[in-house]
Amino acid sequence: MVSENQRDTENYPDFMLFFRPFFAVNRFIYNPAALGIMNEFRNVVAEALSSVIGRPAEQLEPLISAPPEGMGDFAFQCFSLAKELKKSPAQIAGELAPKIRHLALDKVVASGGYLNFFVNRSMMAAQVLSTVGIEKSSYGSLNVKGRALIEHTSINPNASPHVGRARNGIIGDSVSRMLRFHGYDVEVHYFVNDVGKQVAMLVLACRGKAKVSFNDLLGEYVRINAELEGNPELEAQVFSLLKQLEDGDEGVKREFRNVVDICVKGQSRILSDLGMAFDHYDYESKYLWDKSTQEVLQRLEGTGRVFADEGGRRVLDLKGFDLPMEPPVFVLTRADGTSLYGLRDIAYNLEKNSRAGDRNIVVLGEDHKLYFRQVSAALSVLGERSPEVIHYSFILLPSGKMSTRSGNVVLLEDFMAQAVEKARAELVARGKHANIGRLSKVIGYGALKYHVIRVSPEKNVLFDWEKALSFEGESAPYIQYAHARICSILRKARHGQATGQSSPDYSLLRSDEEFQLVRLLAGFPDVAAKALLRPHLLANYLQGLADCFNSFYHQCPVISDDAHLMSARLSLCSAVRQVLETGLNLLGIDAPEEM
RNA sequence: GGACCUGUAGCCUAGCCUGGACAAGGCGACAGCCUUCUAAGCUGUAAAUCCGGGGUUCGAAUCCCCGCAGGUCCA
Repeated sequence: MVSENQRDTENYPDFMLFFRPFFAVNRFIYNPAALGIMNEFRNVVAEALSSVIGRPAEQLEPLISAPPEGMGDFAFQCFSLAKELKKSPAQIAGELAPKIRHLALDKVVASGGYLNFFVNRSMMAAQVLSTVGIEKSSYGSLNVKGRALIEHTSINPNASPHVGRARNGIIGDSVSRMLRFHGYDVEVHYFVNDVGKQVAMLVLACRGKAKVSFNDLLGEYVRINAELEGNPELEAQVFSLLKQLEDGDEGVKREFRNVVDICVKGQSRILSDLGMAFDHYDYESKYLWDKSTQEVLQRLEGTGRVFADEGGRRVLDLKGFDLPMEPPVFVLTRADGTSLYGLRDIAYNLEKNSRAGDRNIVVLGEDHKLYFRQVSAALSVLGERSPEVIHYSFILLPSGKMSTRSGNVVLLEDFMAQAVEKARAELVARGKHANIGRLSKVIGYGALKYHVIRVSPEKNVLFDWEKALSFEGESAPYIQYAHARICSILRKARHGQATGQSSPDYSLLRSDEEFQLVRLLAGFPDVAAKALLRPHLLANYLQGLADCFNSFYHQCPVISDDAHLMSARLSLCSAVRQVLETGLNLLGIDAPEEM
């Protein structure tokens, strides 16, 4: 939806007034960035359709598509109208074509059941490029004014995170950035599961060790997991340790806090090196000792849906919630009345709800799908809102799924180090020496994040070192490279001559490559809006934009003696650069000016 | 036993929500392009029963049903 705040139109050049009727049709507030230029054509078509069908244009939302190469710039399909109008699609297209007239359209051609539009390229270029020029880094923003809360990553504090876990953070961090870009005040939360069995095991494993460092934890964790196999005594020790913790034994609390701190510090150091920032670390233990779980339990009891099962545990009846489990329930407490994870999580969700404004988002692995639906159902029993959830599937190794417990992992740290190392080697091979430390991180981390984020989250990823470290083709370095090339052109151009004359003559941008770029730039606001909770769409778009720029780069020299052409192409380059930078940043990837 | 997700050239992926004109990229393979703005690049060629089978539709990779395979969870 379009936000209420109206853009200041004074900065927009006069010719853009031509476009205003487009918007008037749809009663939208003039806001090209939010609407996407495609909407203009939608509205023109709607007007024409209206006269043929006899329904008001406002009710019509024709779908505009892209025709095959050379057939036109935009297209409208008349097939679905055939039944309603009792005419053949070709006939309808023939009737519609002459009715569609607009300054921004050079030509409308009926072709079979299709209507193909040839837009006035210079007018479209003018609008798109000047809009990007004016809006700069906010081009594409929905400009909502709102508050949002997102919880992501929330890795168990047991060891150095593996690449699979990182998928959560990479997606979550990108979504945080998108939220901020679109105008939300964002709070980023990280839930620390610091009172589970796994932490108890780790505490036990570290007992008696003189000094435990973050890097020792994985080894200790794997060791104790192995020892625990078929060792009921050790397992009993783990549970008694947990019991002591829950009873509030100060010494045990300190032990837990100690190990958890080492872990959280280590994890957040890695994540922050990757550029991920969190505003709040929320500890589960807080809900172990405070009264909130008791309050939640009371509220739930008040609904009459809580009963004691045969073991004496308090259980929430979720009948009627269409949960794929039989019977649909949610276990809240142990027999002794102490809270279980689920109850504490409900309490946590209530707290998040109280802080979240317009959006409340959580990123969870696919293993939490059913669990999340249980929590949602419980929240709905309480009349509370559930978060919007993004689920992602696991990253697999050729040897099976990653598991910290068994040590079958690729550590995020190792992936980071390898990526940086490779980037450094590439830079050295290219004779780059300035800023090489910073640049190899920008490129290496970019490649890492892009590799993970470009795949739709519901898909498993098979981790493969060679593919993960590819800096060619569909990769962040490819996109960064296009950006760096543009920067290089802009630098050279600035050097060569004074800028800042009258606005460029956009009619000089006539080639297909140039128009494709304009068209892609025009589509960015749509993509940015759709990608808010689906960042892989943006990753994909950027690849396409970089692709298109590279074709342009080889086809159309920018710096030349023709000052007018150069000026037009520079403004195109500058807009592409802006969108590449904005887009990469939204994925948590830096856009270097040279590489 | 039940539920959800995934299955697209040798390999990896986009498209599926909102059905439409020859299924789009990348890797790998092959053939070209650096005396012009960065070759992490560009151009071209070969390569696809869109997992299988039914159905809906003028039209299905896309929607529905039944299977198969992988992932996940529940019992």
